[in-house]
Amino acid sequence: MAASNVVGRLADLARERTRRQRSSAPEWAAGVLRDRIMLGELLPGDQLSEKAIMEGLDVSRNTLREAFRLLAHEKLLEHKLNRGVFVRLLDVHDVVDVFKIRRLIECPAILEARGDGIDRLDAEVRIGEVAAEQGRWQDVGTANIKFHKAIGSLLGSPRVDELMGQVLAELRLVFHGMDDPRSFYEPYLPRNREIVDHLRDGDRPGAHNLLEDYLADAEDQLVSAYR
Amino acid sequence: MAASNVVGRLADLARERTRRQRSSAPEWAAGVLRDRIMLGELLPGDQLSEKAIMEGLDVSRNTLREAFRLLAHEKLLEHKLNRGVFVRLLDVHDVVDVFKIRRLIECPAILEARGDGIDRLDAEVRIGEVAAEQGRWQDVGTANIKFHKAIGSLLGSPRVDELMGQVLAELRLVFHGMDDPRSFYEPYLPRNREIVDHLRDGDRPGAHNLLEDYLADAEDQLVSAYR
DNA sequence: TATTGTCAGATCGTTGAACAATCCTCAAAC
DNA sequence: GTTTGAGGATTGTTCAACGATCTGACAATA
Repeated sequence: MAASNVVGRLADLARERTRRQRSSAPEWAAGVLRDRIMLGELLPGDQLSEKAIMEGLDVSRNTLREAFRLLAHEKLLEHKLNRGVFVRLLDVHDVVDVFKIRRLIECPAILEARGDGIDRLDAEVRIGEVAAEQGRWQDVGTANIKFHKAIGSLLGSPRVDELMGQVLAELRLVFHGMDDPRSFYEPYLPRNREIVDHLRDGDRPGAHNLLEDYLADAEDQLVSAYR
Repeated sequence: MAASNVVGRLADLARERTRRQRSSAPEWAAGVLRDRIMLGELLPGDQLSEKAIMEGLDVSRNTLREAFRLLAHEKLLEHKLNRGVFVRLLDVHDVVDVFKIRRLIECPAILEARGDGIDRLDAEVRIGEVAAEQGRWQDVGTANIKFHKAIGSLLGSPRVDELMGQVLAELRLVFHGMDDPRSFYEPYLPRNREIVDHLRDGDRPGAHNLLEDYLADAEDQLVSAYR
């Protein structure tokens, strides 16, 4: 992928940062890059050339380097000394570890689901169902991810929320390598609905078991994609 | 605290970075600052003036700003726009959240303790006991932290290890505000020994209960320090 | 043909200077 | 005592420059 294509994909974004946003230039630039990575416009393995990106974002090289540091810690970018900065490629060990973390967080969290927590989960499932009816499969994926982030947030811990955000962002990178996101997301939508229905019935252990099954199946599916 | 005192505390560290270490200058600088924070030489609330620190570390301002970004994501520093960079002050909500994460990780992890995992825990307790005999209370604290990091590592997850490292580093910041570290660490040494003894006897549920009690007591003690 | 060595160009890593913006402190005025 | 304004310090960002490193192309050699 030529660096000029990276610039092309960034140049169509007008510089939105204004002084009213209490956001520094490195943080703004990191945000733009983060969005583009999440949307799959910058793909795993892509090199982000400083020269090209600084021109595309209209910031100085030093500012961009600060932004790169911000994103490296989010595990979205990978710094390779003297080689440059790349969108991260996850390997199968990453996938396994990501699911280990998800089980560690989501399985106890689901047991904490009550009233408005269940409402939040329900809302995300509903958003996914509407998107599926309209064939917007990327939006189905987004709603699925938000559903799982909402499960993690049932623990009421800012640090867990941040970790879940990061872990699910990493998974997003995995999905961008998939040819057919629909085949991945579609079977899980009714399973998410089933989890919420069990919670509505007060059957938290049942929901917990369904979630465990989902995590195992999703992991198997992604791991097999690496063979 | 005057900025000149910050420089004084950094100037006595000779520049150790050589070309043989595949480490960039921002990463080196971040490492030096990280060590100083962990050792309590830079305290929570201290402002790290760019001018002073760049002179102390003998790097350029831009390089230092990259290092600051690296440390901000580790939650050791806090960027305040237009105000500068400060060593983080944790409040009581931080402490509560840190212990929530520790329970989430350490309590399931201890149930995984087997053979060489137990050996590793035992070794850290032993190091703490030797340090206590010699009255080296900061080293007792370090061994205690390593003991708990080793518990987390029983899960065999690189991301969990990284999170535990960060969370325990945050706790380190809390300890630096304490007048009497001995009174904090000393009672927990025999409790760590008791946890390991239960594991040696194959009594993992017993060790789990002891760990839960420890985490509750330690949290209470730290939370009460904020009143 | 395959391998090795050399060189040029591109890119990254870092430095330093400069300017604008923001914040903080202090003195003067009310 | 409170408010305002000025000055200095510091931060935020840009730009240019130079050195280091890497990559790819090409020539020479076996």
